[in-house]
Amino acid sequence: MAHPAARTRSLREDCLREALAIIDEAGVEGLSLREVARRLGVSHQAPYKHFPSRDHLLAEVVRRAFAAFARHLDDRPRGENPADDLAALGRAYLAYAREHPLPYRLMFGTPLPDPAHHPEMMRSARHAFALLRDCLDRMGADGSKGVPSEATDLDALFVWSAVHGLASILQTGALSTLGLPPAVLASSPSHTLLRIGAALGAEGDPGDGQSGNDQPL
Amino acid sequence: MAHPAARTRSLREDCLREALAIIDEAGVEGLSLREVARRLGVSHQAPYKHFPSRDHLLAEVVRRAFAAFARHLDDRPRGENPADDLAALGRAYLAYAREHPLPYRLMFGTPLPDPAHHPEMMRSARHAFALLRDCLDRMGADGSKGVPSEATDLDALFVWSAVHGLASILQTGALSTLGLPPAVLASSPSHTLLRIGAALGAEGDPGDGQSGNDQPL
DNA sequence: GCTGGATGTTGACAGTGTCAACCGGGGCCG
DNA sequence: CGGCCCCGGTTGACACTGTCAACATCCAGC
Repeated sequence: MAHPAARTRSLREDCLREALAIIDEAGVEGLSLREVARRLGVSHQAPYKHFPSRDHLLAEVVRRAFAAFARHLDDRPRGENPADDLAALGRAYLAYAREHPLPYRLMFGTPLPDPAHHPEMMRSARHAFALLRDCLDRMGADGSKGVPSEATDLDALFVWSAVHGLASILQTGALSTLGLPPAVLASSPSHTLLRIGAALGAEGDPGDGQSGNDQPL
Repeated sequence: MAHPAARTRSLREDCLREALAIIDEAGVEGLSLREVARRLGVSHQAPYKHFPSRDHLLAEVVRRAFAAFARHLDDRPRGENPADDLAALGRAYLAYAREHPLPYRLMFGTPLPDPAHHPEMMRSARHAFALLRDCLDRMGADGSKGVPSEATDLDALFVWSAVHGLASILQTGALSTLGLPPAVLASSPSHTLLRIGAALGAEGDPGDGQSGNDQPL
């Protein structure tokens, strides 16, 4: 198989791999098509045969990051009841951020190409959010199942805000400039998940009187 | 250049003002010292007499954004009791993000120059965080006042995560790609603050001996 | 065999940050 | 007063970037 196709595809894949390596070493800012080409030993225009522009290359890298992220969330150990499952989702989210800082920062911590121009980029992102919404929907398992209500959307947004906010704060190194002790840093994920659980379990909305459910995360 | 020396002293300020305008129009990526110089009608090297590098100019712009932000939080209407004050702080935070999207995005939504190289940049950021910590410290007004404990740090981090996460999500336009209804968008800030209050109010003291918590992600 | 499209190459152009050299003028000091 | 030097400004260069255009292959399908 002197695969014509295999060869052609290889440069495209090589570009993506090399791009990730460059971003790892030099940050998104350091990514340049010419550097990619140089490292791969091809001419500075070769990558243009596979990506219309630098942003298209970056968008594809990001798209794959989102896809891998969504897959990671999909593959989480499912919790028994909805509350446990939400906790599992939160742990999976933070674990991914911790174990794959590079793709995570790519998704949430760097300036992305305009999503309007790269629609495919956010497909998996939407899927990941849907996971969260479904999980919350099952949690408030009253009549309105199947159709995520506005209340569910709001809670999903809240949970996502808290988890995403923590993950991004932990990553930007903002903490080092804030001078927080390492112990705080270490236990902040579990503490945040605990607080989220409290927020969702404690109160309730006026309608559902089942206040007994305060399973901590 | 026929202009006398009257203006010369203000070139530094002019650069900063013009830089902000450029960032407003073209984003941080569009900021270039040459463009600043061009707009001000000076040579492309003139700004270098006031800023050692492009990043130093950007760092100063960001520093002022943080300073204005901290000032805005300082000037918030103080709440009666600590809980109300926390809510006021949250509202002030989100209001600033909404009313001054440009500086806000500058602080939290764009790649900043390495804080290690620009220490002054984060000074006001630390001050803003201290405000939050103090507020929470007064809230859990048991004996340990004055010395923010680890628990206070953790809660401060949680609150900041949630608020910052929401603000940044609202700004990046990630929501538009998620297809959430506008009504959800509109009420998300107040809902998030509500949930935060619930999380903190639900249980004052979880008897948390969980400082040695090391594997919980 | 010829054609055509995918792939890769070289060459150019405008734009960027930044270093180096030069230069006018005003304050300071001998 | 004369000389000096530094401050703020200038011009000129260099290396780097993305991207357009034209040219060279090679392989598939008619």
